[in-house]
Amino acid sequence: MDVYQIELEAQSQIRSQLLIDTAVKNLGQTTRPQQQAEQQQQLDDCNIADLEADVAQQQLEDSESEEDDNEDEDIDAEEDEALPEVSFDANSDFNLHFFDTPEDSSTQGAYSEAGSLDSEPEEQQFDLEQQQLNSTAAAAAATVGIAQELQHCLSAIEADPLQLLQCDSYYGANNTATTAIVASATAAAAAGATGSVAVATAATAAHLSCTPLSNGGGALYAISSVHQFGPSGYHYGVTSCEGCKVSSACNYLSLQFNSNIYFSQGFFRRSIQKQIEYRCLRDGKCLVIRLNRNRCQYCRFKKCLSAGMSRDCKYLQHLI
Amino acid sequence: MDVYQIELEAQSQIRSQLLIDTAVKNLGQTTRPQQQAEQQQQLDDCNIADLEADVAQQQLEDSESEEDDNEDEDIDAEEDEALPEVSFDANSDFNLHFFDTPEDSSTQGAYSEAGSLDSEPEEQQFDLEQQQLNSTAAAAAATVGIAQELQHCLSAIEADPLQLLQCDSYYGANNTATTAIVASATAAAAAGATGSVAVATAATAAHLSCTPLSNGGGALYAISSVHQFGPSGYHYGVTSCEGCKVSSACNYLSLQFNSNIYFSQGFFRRSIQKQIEYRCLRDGKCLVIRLNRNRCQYCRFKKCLSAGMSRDCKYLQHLI
DNA sequence: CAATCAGGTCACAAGGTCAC
DNA sequence: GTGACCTTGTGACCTGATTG
Ligand SMILES: [Zn+2]
Ligand SMILES: [Zn+2]
Repeated sequence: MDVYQIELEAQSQIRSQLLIDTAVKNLGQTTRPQQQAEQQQQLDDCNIADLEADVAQQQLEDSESEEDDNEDEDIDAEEDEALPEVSFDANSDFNLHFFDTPEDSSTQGAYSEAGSLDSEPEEQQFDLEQQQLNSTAAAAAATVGIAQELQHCLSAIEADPLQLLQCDSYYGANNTATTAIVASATAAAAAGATGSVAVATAATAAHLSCTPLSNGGGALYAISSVHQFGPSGYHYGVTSCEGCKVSSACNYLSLQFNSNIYFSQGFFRRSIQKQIEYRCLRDGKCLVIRLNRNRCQYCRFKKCLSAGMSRDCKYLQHLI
Repeated sequence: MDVYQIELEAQSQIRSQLLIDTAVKNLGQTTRPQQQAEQQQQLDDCNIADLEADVAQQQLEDSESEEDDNEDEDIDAEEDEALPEVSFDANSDFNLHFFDTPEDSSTQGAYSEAGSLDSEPEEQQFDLEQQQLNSTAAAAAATVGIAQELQHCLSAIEADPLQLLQCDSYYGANNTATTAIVASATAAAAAGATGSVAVATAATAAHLSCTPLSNGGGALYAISSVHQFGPSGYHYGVTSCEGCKVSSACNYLSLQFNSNIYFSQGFFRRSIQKQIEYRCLRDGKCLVIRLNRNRCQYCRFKKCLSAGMSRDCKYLQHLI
């Protein structure tokens, strides 16, 4: 019980942090917010799209879709015919045919091969993005205020809270100033894990630089308060400082495969290298969080994909 | 039972921390507090809601969402309908329903399965989210202030608390204040198994280094007071020195499943894999020590849980 | 050259196996 | 059913290729 509650609390904090950050950004900058807004919108759009589709049929799916979603949706898609844009339906049987095995005709859509795997997810993303763009455009047309951004943020968060987690807010945390508040809460609860774990608040202008945790697992790293730049917004799908973004955020944060959240390079690398097909023993909707990331490989890999992990992401972060 | 108490304590502490943090923020900022307050409220609400809901039907479900306890509670939920605030009473029959068995319709809410556990909460969350969305939308229309953001955040959090889970608070825990209680509880329970086995209390500055017991069974290890560094807090579910934590505590302590105390991997693994329900032939208060560890499975498993053993502890403590 | 990241390596732990 | 042993997967660390 404790764990969950704690986690919940932590999550709530994180979310609040995100919101705060967004609000602050909006207040502070008009231009920057756009980026964030866009990103958020994308997130939101994705979420919204998912939600709508889900609402049409099953909202549960939506929730899944929010997180990591594509795969989950895929699964759902099978049963339902209403699934809109998402192409993932193939995996209805909850088998991830990341790579098409000849025999699996049903899953062909999903992943034909390791290589294809990369490409397909991207395609999906594109679709989502387009949708997002449309929705965002509409939203923009309607109103282009902070409110929207916030809403986007919220929806995004709601959609897939984990995705928003960033090194900073999530792992980050050595900042004395920022950490102070969060740290106390987190520290109280978490205390010892890393000791430095904390969530930076946007309010504190100090931004967190990223330094790897010596004993951290996988690609998990913590952020120490080195740089004093303010958070620059969303970069590569995560909220990070400009410095980190520019100066090899991927490196410092170990954002290999374009994700630093509960996804280790090892797992994703092995998955795509060996073209391993995972199977979910349950419904393919396992909640994948850091704590239980090793319980279901299928769902974990799905989450990785939904998070945008791709073997082709190298050097692409800059371009975003 | 120990587990529960400990957890409760931890939770209470965490909550207090949150409250404090909130208060601090409020003092410092007027806007920020709202979020936290909301978040906290959410958290509180969740707990309260859980309790109430449980009381109304089965408290177990709620409790489970909180943590591992879920299972225990689930069991209880079945028979009892009167569980008051403490959801733990359920164990009166001394059956540990750590995992929902399909046949238990009453506990369905909790965990349909180890895996399902994750997914189901999400569904609930989704419903909440929808509600939230509605509420949020209305709120947005009404006003587009920070308040809204906060509300959104809150709703989001409410929607899927589990998604946001973090593990810091749980394993973390170097806090002297917090550990004090927990440590004492654990120590009391664990006590003498190996003679050298002990739980460092925050009060005692001396920290315990970890050395394997030559004659220990399975993964049983004891902690000997070798290092004189202060206790760094809870690591892997037990109070250990920083050195042990850092230098592959899992290795040295054979802390498989997050416990080095009279718990073999085999027993705990089987218990969680097969979701075995144990029953105590006595009062559920059997003294479990190394020597007689096989006398009562129920009490042994309970002790394992109380010691913080978890299927997800590997490599995870650092990550928080 | 510096910065970055894909990929290899291997200690370590989760989980299976089977004599007892 | 237990737990010692073994296999398999994980991820922290390292190396080298690639980019600018
Ligand atoms: Zn799964
Ligand atoms: Zn007993």
